[in-house]
Amino acid sequence: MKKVKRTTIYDIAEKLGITASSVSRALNNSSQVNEKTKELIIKTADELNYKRNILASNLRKGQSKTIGVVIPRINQNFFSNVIAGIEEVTYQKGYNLIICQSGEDHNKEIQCVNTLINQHVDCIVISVSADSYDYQHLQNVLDHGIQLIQFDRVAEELETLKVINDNVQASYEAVSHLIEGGYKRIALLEGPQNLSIFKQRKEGYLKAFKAYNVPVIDELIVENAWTKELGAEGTRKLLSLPQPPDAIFASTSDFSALGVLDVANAMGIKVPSELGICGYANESFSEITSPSITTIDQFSVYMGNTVANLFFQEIGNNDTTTKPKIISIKPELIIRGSTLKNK
Amino acid sequence: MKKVKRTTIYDIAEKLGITASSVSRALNNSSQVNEKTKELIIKTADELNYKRNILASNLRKGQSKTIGVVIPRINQNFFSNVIAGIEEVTYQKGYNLIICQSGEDHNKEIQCVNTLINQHVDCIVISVSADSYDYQHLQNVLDHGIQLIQFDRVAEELETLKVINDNVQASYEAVSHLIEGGYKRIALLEGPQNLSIFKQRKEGYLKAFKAYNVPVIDELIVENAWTKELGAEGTRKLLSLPQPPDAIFASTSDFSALGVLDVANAMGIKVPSELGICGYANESFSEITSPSITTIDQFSVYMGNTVANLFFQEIGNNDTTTKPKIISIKPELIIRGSTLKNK
DNA sequence: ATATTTTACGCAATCGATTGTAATTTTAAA
DNA sequence: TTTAAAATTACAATCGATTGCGTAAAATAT
Repeated sequence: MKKVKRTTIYDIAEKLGITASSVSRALNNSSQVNEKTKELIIKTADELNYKRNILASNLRKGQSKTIGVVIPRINQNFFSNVIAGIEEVTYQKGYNLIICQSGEDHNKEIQCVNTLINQHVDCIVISVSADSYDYQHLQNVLDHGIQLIQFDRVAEELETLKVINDNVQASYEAVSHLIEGGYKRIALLEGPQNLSIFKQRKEGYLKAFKAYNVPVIDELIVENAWTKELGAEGTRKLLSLPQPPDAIFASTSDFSALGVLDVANAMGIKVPSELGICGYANESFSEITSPSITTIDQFSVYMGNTVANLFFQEIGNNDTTTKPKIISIKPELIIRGSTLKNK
Repeated sequence: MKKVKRTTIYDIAEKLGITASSVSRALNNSSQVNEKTKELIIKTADELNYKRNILASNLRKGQSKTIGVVIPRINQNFFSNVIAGIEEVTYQKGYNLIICQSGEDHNKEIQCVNTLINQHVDCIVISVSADSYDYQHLQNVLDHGIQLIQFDRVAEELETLKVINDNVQASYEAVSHLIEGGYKRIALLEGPQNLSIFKQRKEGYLKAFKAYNVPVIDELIVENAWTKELGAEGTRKLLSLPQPPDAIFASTSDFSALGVLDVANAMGIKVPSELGICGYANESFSEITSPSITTIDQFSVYMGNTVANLFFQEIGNNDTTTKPKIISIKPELIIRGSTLKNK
């Protein structure tokens, strides 16, 4: 790779016998420069294949036009969709994204955040890892005067901008659907309760029981069953109970629901007639299992759009007195074969 | 968001009554600065919550420590895995990733590339969009002295670093497997032939026919069938032929294979006994369809690792005479239920 | 034709970190 | 004790773009 000296505004200025400041103004379409020279400058810039050095520009302007995103894993449908949604909006505004993966590890998450602070990003967008136990690093972001937007998995106690799903409502609807479908003993596979999203999903589950006057059976609630393997394990336990459930709400993810389905198939238990299954997140595969899995769509791409728009809205707004906004997106229950007991 | 004046090396220097240059050297662990003052500086920097301004640093050093990635879509398993793989490596080296999506659109791809050149990224990693017809924009990258690495979908005529799969070999193995499994009339769903990967996959298909002395039947080759919908459409055509195929190699993707499976199911054609199906890319869902789909794993995360390592290898290497490297990764045939005719 | 307002451009400082060179201090050698 | 060598630290330029301020030139008004 040969070193190429890239053209700067000084090169353009010299060639035209003018000052760099005029060149800069012209390229920023300032009204302070004559239309004719402006044209000439732009033409010359083009000829010399000039590209503005964003580093210098941003250094001078004290911004980076960059947004940092910290997520557990990029290669997970939900997250890559959110990122796609963020990118859609930021790209048009000339902002860049820096993506970091925390790998569900609290320490790596701290590292990621620090890296981004180092980068002087204008905003950090984060969905905290399941492993997170304190939020000093997020407070640190705020202390550096960097905008912080949390989405989906949020630290509730921190007053920041948030874009979330209405998990309570979604769970409530899912469980109601099961109850109305004739399922009597509905189990819950729950996720780490330090994450508010999982707490809320449990809350929705309980709320539905209350609404329909169905008693909650503690032994049907399985903790920490949020991967395919853990979901399968939990299911084996549940199905070997003296009084096994006739439906399982895998509130953590479709992966977990898939684990349930696998176990049911392996044990020769018919879905949905003997066991109803409901997942969460509308992963692409949930549609193509047999039977297909009832799940909850979180509008992930839209969520990403919302996050980005929220940021641009905020930077246009200097009013520091406004309360941090929380935007809640209503998920949608997608009813599929795995919960249609009587059809 | 209140404006916070961030501490600079000058603040630290002033507080300690020394020069910024010493501070800079200390923080870069230069041997030119006394151990004691170095410690003191580091301690003070920490106290003042100092974070180096990467913009200034990189501007001065004439680099950006940033790698730009252009892919068709981030929310596609293969690509998000490659990115995850790239990130794994670059993160540790203190490099950042900027992700752009071309959306399979040639013009947006050009825009993305220009944005990245603007950003003065140190390297651009790209998998070209299906829609690409010329590569002037990529030549432009090279003209700017920016390292260019192509992966998977590459423009062969451009002499750049490349990380590819051995598509010919993989296809050859897949089709051989079908032939050996007793399938007689094997159809091919092929992708846009302007992309070399699809040409190569076709080549592998033909190669297998030759190797086993099986005549190629032109009407069993369906062009441009590279989405689920197009795959389904192609399948309907194939299955309504007077002499329909008894196996379909969806060389474009598992999505296409899924389309095949759907149509077969809808028409009551039994897979794998009446119709064998082989996909490509080992998407996560291919394992959970019924029957599960035989496919080809591309080691996508490893591919990402390889891309990143290649970059770091190259920047350590000033020898401009070396030929551009091409690294070929051997994909693996994953045999599953959809092609086990006689089991 | 002169005074006044606009317009257009130049000058120079600035953003924050890095680095070659010069100056100073410390250490070691004579 | 003097001197040479080595180790520290200071000074100042630099990376490239931006921008407040000042001034010359052009346009308008008197």
